[in-house]
Amino acid sequence: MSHSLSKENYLKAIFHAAQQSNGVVPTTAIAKKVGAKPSSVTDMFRKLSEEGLLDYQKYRGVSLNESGKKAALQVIRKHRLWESFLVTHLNFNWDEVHQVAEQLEHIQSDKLINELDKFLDFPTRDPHGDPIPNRAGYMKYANKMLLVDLKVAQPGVCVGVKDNSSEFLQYLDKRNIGLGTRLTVLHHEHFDGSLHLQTDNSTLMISSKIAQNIYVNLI
Amino acid sequence: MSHSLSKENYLKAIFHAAQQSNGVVPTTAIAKKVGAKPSSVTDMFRKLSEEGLLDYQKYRGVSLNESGKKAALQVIRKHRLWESFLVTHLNFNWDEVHQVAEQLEHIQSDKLINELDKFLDFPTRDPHGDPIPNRAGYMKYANKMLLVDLKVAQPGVCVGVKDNSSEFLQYLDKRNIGLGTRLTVLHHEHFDGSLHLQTDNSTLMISSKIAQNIYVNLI
DNA sequence: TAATAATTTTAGACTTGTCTAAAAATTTTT
DNA sequence: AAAAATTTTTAGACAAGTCTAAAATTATTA
Repeated sequence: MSHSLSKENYLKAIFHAAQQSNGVVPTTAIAKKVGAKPSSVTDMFRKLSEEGLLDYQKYRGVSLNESGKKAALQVIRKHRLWESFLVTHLNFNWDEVHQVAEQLEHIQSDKLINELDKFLDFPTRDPHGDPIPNRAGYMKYANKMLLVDLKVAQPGVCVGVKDNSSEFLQYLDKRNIGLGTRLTVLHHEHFDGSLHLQTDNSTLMISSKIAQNIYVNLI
Repeated sequence: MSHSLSKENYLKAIFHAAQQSNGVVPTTAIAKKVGAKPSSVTDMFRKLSEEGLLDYQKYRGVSLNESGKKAALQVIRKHRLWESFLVTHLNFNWDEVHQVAEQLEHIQSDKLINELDKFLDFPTRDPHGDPIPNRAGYMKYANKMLLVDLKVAQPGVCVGVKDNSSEFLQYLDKRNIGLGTRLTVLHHEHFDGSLHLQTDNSTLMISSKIAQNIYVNLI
């Protein structure tokens, strides 16, 4: 019931790719995600298929079956719980967690991950606003919205970002926008789409492009 | 500057073996520790030697040089900090931590381990009473003593165990003896060497054999 | 729809870390 | 100190995961 580090990375990559492409995923998409050549990906598809984790037809791409989905969700659960821990208890910034969580997600211990979950008080969102699957692999797909779509005077709280690049996350840190920051749109500038925002302790202006990459929930 | 999981395990094993055998360690000793055949160990000795981590002369065994010692101490530091975390924050028992810490010790991130150290408030002993190297690799070798050598009426505090087997650790859990438990010897039974002990909230009797496997510090 | 382009797969090779079996060196015994 | 036993090393092989180069398939375009 336990998979190699490499296989776990493939499962996770396929899961994420499947969410955009409605289930079936081509070889090259995974090659890009896992940083391997397409020929290597083909080999792995065959192996995972033989292990009963995904459906694979030559030249047609793959899709995760129930076992595969379950396995992928466990890896994602671990990744997101560790990211949460790093940010809330070890002073990591948004943009620093990913590389370390990529390693921690492969630690094999049910007790470890369930105790970590409890220690964090069963969080439902990671520091990027993405939902954390519970023990059973269930997660609520967030009904978060983009800041750019928030109505004037409707208060919202930042729950994550769309763009995960270091540049963007560092930009937000500098502006003191983080997970849980309350934001209210004061004014929509029609000319260029920029927004005037009220945060807890100040007002600021951000471009439309920035606002298209910040997720908020209504409060 | 970063070594593979397998190499880290060899370095750690050599470090520990060297402490008993005064520096130079034979092939078979390591084979037993890492669970590999002697021929595999020879191969790895050659590799680590080429990487400048240890001194190796055919048929003569190996010893860690300064680089090797430093690398081994970093792995030991990580192992012991993770063990501490598991026990103090994630409700792991003494006997459950080892297997998980064996995995966690290979995570590569300076920030992670130094923040964990800070989070735990820079502990100097792990849950087995062994010293934790600091960032620089320095650790104070414990001047702990065995419970069996504690004088009558001299209060001590449990700082660790000599025997790390699950059976023994579970036995102690059942008797409510753990890290930090205060113990005073009320009486030494001459006939069989057994001890009558006073703990915080009760008295109990343990055999000489048990007392030979519990480390205490004077308080 | 035939030619061209792009994607995917196969075939064969390489690396890391391991193994077995046999050879070499060292240690112990007599 | 020679014979026997033990330890260590060498030689060759294997599994996992990757690669390159070439072949096969599918998609695109003219």
